[in-house]
Amino acid sequence: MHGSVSGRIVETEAYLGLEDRAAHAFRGVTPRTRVIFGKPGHAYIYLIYGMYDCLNIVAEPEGSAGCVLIRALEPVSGIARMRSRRPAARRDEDLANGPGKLTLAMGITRRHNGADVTSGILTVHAPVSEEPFEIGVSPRIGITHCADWPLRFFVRENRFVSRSS
DNA sequence: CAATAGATCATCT
DNA sequence: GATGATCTATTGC
Repeated sequence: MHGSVSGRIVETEAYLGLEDRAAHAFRGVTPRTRVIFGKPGHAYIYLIYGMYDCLNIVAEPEGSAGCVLIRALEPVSGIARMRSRRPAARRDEDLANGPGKLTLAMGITRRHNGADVTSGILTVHAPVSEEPFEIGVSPRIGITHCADWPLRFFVRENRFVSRSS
Protein backbone atom coordinates (compact mmCIF):
# COMPACT_ATOMS: atom_id res chain seq x y z
CA MET A 1 0.00 0.00 0.00
CA HIS A 2 1.61 3.20 -1.13
CA GLY A 3 1.71 6.05 1.33
CA SER A 4 0.16 4.15 4.21
CA VAL A 5 1.63 3.77 7.63
CA SER A 6 1.52 0.14 8.63
CA GLY A 7 3.25 -2.54 10.62
CA ARG A 8 3.21 -5.93 12.21
CA ILE A 9 1.81 -6.10 15.73
CA VAL A 10 4.43 -7.72 17.95
CA GLU A 11 3.15 -7.04 21.48
CA THR A 12 -0.33 -6.95 23.00
CA GLU A 13 -2.13 -7.14 26.32
CA ALA A 14 -5.60 -8.47 27.04
CA TYR A 15 -7.99 -6.53 29.25
CA LEU A 16 -11.05 -8.43 30.36
CA GLY A 17 -14.37 -7.23 31.69
CA LEU A 18 -16.07 -7.04 35.06
CA GLU A 19 -13.70 -9.60 36.60
CA ASP A 20 -10.52 -7.69 35.74
CA ARG A 21 -9.70 -4.93 38.23
CA ALA A 22 -7.00 -3.61 35.91
CA ALA A 23 -9.45 -3.06 33.06
CA HIS A 24 -11.28 0.19 32.47
CA ALA A 25 -14.41 -1.88 31.85
CA PHE A 26 -14.21 -3.24 35.42
CA ARG A 27 -16.53 -0.48 36.63
CA GLY A 28 -19.12 -1.15 34.00
CA VAL A 29 -20.54 1.04 31.28
CA THR A 30 -19.57 4.73 31.51
CA PRO A 31 -19.29 7.36 28.79
CA ARG A 32 -15.69 6.29 28.28
CA THR A 33 -16.12 2.50 28.39
CA ARG A 34 -19.18 2.53 26.18
CA VAL A 35 -17.02 1.51 23.19
CA ILE A 36 -15.55 -1.49 25.02
CA PHE A 37 -19.05 -2.85 25.56
CA GLY A 38 -19.88 -2.22 21.91
CA LYS A 39 -19.12 -4.16 18.76
CA PRO A 40 -15.88 -6.10 18.37
CA GLY A 41 -13.41 -4.92 15.76
CA HIS A 42 -13.72 -1.29 16.77
CA ALA A 43 -11.03 0.92 18.26
CA TYR A 44 -11.09 1.93 21.91
CA ILE A 45 -8.67 4.81 22.37
CA TYR A 46 -8.12 6.65 25.62
CA LEU A 47 -5.79 9.29 27.06
CA ILE A 48 -3.26 7.98 29.56
CA TYR A 49 -1.53 10.15 32.18
CA GLY A 50 -2.76 13.27 30.45
CA MET A 51 -0.18 12.78 27.71
CA TYR A 52 -0.55 9.81 25.38
CA ASP A 53 -3.26 8.01 23.51
CA CYS A 54 -3.45 4.21 23.70
CA LEU A 55 -5.04 1.99 21.06
CA ASN A 56 -7.15 -1.06 21.85
CA ILE A 57 -9.22 -3.34 19.66
CA VAL A 58 -12.57 -4.40 21.10
CA ALA A 59 -12.60 -8.18 21.20
CA GLU A 60 -15.87 -9.35 22.76
CA PRO A 61 -19.41 -9.44 21.40
CA GLU A 62 -21.64 -6.43 21.90
CA GLY A 63 -22.82 -6.31 25.49
CA SER A 64 -19.76 -7.92 27.07
CA ALA A 65 -16.43 -6.26 27.74
CA GLY A 66 -12.96 -7.18 26.58
CA CYS A 67 -10.26 -5.56 24.48
CA VAL A 68 -6.67 -5.90 23.36
CA LEU A 69 -4.14 -3.14 23.96
CA ILE A 70 -1.73 -2.79 21.05
CA ARG A 71 1.63 -2.20 22.71
CA ALA A 72 4.25 -2.44 19.97
CA LEU A 73 4.62 -2.45 16.23
CA GLU A 74 7.28 -3.57 13.80
CA PRO A 75 7.03 -0.86 11.15
CA VAL A 76 6.51 -2.12 7.61
CA SER A 77 5.57 0.90 5.52
CA GLY A 78 5.50 4.65 6.04
CA ILE A 79 8.62 4.59 8.18
CA ALA A 80 9.67 8.05 7.00
CA ARG A 81 6.32 9.44 8.10
CA MET A 82 6.65 7.73 11.48
CA ARG A 83 10.07 9.33 11.85
CA SER A 84 8.66 12.75 11.07
CA ARG A 85 6.12 12.28 13.85
CA ARG A 86 8.72 11.02 16.31
CA PRO A 87 11.93 12.89 15.50
CA ALA A 88 13.50 11.81 18.78
CA ALA A 89 13.56 8.14 17.77
CA ARG A 90 17.07 7.26 16.71
CA ARG A 91 16.46 3.66 15.61
CA ASP A 92 13.49 2.09 13.83
CA GLU A 93 12.83 -0.08 16.89
CA ASP A 94 12.21 3.04 18.98
CA LEU A 95 9.40 4.30 16.75
CA ALA A 96 6.56 2.21 18.13
CA ASN A 97 7.88 0.04 20.98
CA GLY A 98 5.29 1.14 23.52
CA PRO A 99 1.57 1.99 23.39
CA GLY A 100 2.05 5.76 23.59
CA LYS A 101 4.84 5.85 21.02
CA LEU A 102 2.88 3.59 18.70
CA THR A 103 -0.12 5.91 18.42
CA LEU A 104 2.18 8.89 17.98
CA ALA A 105 4.09 7.20 15.15
CA MET A 106 0.92 6.06 13.41
CA GLY A 107 -0.95 9.33 13.85
CA ILE A 108 -3.74 7.65 15.79
CA THR A 109 -5.62 9.78 18.31
CA ARG A 110 -8.87 9.78 20.24
CA ARG A 111 -10.43 11.16 17.08
CA HIS A 112 -10.42 7.49 15.97
CA ASN A 113 -12.21 6.30 19.11
CA GLY A 114 -15.04 3.96 18.14
CA ALA A 115 -13.85 3.62 14.55
CA ASP A 116 -14.30 0.33 12.74
CA VAL A 117 -10.81 -1.10 12.51
CA THR A 118 -11.76 -3.38 9.61
CA SER A 119 -12.46 -0.35 7.44
CA GLY A 120 -9.01 1.06 6.92
CA ILE A 121 -7.45 2.97 9.83
CA LEU A 122 -5.18 0.02 10.54
CA THR A 123 -3.33 -2.31 8.24
CA VAL A 124 -2.52 -5.63 9.84
CA HIS A 125 0.43 -7.52 8.45
CA ALA A 126 1.33 -11.16 8.44
CA PRO A 127 4.79 -11.88 9.86
CA VAL A 128 7.40 -9.86 8.02
CA SER A 129 9.66 -12.82 7.36
CA GLU A 130 8.99 -16.52 6.89
CA GLU A 131 11.01 -17.25 10.00
CA PRO A 132 9.11 -19.23 12.62
CA PHE A 133 8.53 -17.36 15.86
CA GLU A 134 7.39 -18.06 19.38
CA ILE A 135 4.92 -16.12 21.48
CA GLY A 136 6.08 -15.12 24.95
CA VAL A 137 3.64 -14.60 27.82
CA SER A 138 4.10 -12.36 30.85
CA PRO A 139 2.20 -10.20 33.32
CA ARG A 140 0.88 -6.91 32.03
CA ILE A 141 3.00 -3.79 32.33
CA GLY A 142 2.30 -0.73 34.45
CA ILE A 143 -0.75 -1.92 36.38
CA THR A 144 -1.36 -2.34 40.11
CA HIS A 145 -4.38 -4.65 40.20
CA CYS A 146 -4.18 -8.25 38.94
CA ALA A 147 -0.47 -7.63 38.49
CA ASP A 148 0.34 -11.33 38.13
CA TRP A 149 -2.19 -12.28 35.48
CA PRO A 150 -0.36 -13.63 32.40
CA LEU A 151 -2.15 -11.49 29.81
CA ARG A 152 0.70 -9.89 27.90
CA PHE A 153 1.71 -11.58 24.67
CA PHE A 154 4.73 -10.75 22.55
CA VAL A 155 6.89 -12.12 19.76
CA ARG A 156 9.97 -13.60 21.37
CA GLU A 157 13.39 -12.50 20.20
CA ASN A 158 11.82 -9.59 18.33
CA ARG A 159 13.65 -6.31 18.78
CA PHE A 160 10.56 -4.15 18.27
CA VAL A 161 8.84 -5.17 21.52
CA SER A 162 8.95 -2.77 24.47
CA ARG A 163 10.69 -5.33 26.66
CA SER A 164 11.93 -8.80 25.90
CA SER A 165 10.51 -10.64 28.90
C1' DC B 1 23.13 -0.12 34.32
C1' DA B 2 18.53 0.72 37.89
C1' DA B 3 15.54 3.68 40.20
C1' DT B 4 12.97 7.89 40.50
C1' DA B 5 10.57 12.32 39.26
C1' DG B 6 7.88 15.12 36.64
C1' DA B 7 4.86 16.37 32.90
C1' DT B 8 -0.32 16.81 32.35
C1' DC B 9 -5.56 16.02 32.03
C1' DA B 10 -9.86 13.15 31.19
C1' DT B 11 -12.39 10.35 33.97
C1' DC B 12 -14.82 8.94 37.92
C1' DT B 13 -15.82 9.49 43.10
C1' DG C 1 -9.79 15.87 44.36
C1' DA C 2 -7.24 11.48 43.32
C1' DT C 3 -6.00 8.47 40.02
C1' DG C 4 -3.57 6.34 36.08
C1' DA C 5 -3.02 0.16 30.63
C1' DT C 6 3.20 6.23 29.70
C1' DC C 7 7.49 8.27 28.44
C1' DT C 8 11.65 10.90 28.98
C1' DA C 9 15.26 12.94 31.50
C1' DT C 10 17.90 12.75 35.38
C1' DT C 11 20.01 10.97 39.39
C1' DG C 12 22.60 7.64 41.84
C1' DC C 13 25.44 3.32 42.23
